[in-house]
Amino acid sequence: MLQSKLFTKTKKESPADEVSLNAELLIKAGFISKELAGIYSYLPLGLRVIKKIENIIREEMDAIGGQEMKTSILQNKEIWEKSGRWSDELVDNWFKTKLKNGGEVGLSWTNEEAHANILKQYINSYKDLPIYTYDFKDIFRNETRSKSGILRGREFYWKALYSFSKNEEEHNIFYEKAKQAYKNIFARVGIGHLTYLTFASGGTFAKFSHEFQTLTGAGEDTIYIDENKNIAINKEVYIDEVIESLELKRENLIEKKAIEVGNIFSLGTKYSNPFDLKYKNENGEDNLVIMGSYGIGLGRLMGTVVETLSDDKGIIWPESIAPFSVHLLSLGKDENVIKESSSLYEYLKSKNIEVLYDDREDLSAGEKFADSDLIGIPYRVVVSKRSLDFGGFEIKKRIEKEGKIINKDELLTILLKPSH
RNA sequence: CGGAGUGUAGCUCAGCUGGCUAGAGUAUUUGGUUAGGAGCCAAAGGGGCGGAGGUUCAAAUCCUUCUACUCCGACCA
Repeated sequence: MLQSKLFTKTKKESPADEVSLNAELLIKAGFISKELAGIYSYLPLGLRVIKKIENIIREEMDAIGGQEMKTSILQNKEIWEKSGRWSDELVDNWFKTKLKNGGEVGLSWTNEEAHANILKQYINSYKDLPIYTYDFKDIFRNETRSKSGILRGREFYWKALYSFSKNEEEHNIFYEKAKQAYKNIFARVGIGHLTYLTFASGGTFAKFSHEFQTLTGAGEDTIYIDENKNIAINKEVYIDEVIESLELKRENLIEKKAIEVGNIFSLGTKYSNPFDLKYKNENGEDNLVIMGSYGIGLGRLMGTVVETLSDDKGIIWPESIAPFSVHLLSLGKDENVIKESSSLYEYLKSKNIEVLYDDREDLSAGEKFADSDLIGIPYRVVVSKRSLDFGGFEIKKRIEKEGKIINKDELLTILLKPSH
């Protein structure tokens, strides 16, 4: 894409009403726009990142048998009354609104009811199970106080998968697969090294739930990590009994701040019971379906990447989720420079390399460099009189300090290599 | 929800013990210059001070109220 046509511009000043690093950088670089506290719009650059993340999650969910669908945002009150979660006394973060004919609807704040209610129409026999359904969806929570930029929003985009299994054994097998899929996701978006499988309270039906906690000072959770075993315990269950049951030792656990980027949860019959979600087994007997839930907030994940991987000049996107792979900068008005950079741009485009081409005229080199660092695209290629005089193109990774000038063949070898 | 603070130009802010035509930087437009880290020179356009009400000869400056945002805490995950 031509940067001269990109309607967003970088800002020099930090927004006054943001303190969190993720929101500050994402707004300055033109990825998101703030509407209200905890409510952000995604601009072209930001949406590209969200879509990359979405595709990674989709691949991992499909790989373990997930079936994608899209449940409605406006939710039927009666369904939530069945599960007992309509009442404002019990759930204080509902957004609710009225229908013209007097009925009342709520805006989805979670998805168990929607999935369970749909699946009730289709689950009859043991032959129908297991089923794994998921969707990407905008979720609404009427938080009394939003904070931390896109880490905790009133409106956010998430993926939720629900598993419907015949029994505990079948559930547990899938649960472990989901755990691995989640590890894959966080590794692929570039924060695997900072993300710990964390034991948290499990509710009625399981001893633990599992959170994926990414270490960052911007996090709201306190966890205790064992760096050798690569697992952690959430403060909420940090007691001797739990530590011992996980065969950990208190002296090996380090207290850290972290943000919960995903969680997986065994639900047992908590929702199949109120929805009377049953199947007939081989003997014709009714059994309740065993459920599990598996969630990831995409905006939060994007914000976490920014929080953990940026530097003082801007964002550093991992290649897997960067809005573009290559940031091509042409410096100066020299005809030959413009010709070389434009032809390189066209060539890379023809090879399906995602390039942001800074073709803007009248901008100083310094401005282009500063913009490039702020936006954080993994590879920066500079075409200038100087680079051409020295034999070609300068290439520099965003994570590197110094670039090097190489010829076109060498450049293409680097840029056209398969990214995985 | 409790406590504290802040809303003035697209953005970041100054002005606020009331008083000339409301300012700066930045961004934008125009002209020139420069060309490897947000460069330099000059000019122009742009707001009536979050909304409503009030006090006053006079309100961005004082009062009331509403609203939005930020921070701390509670809540949530």
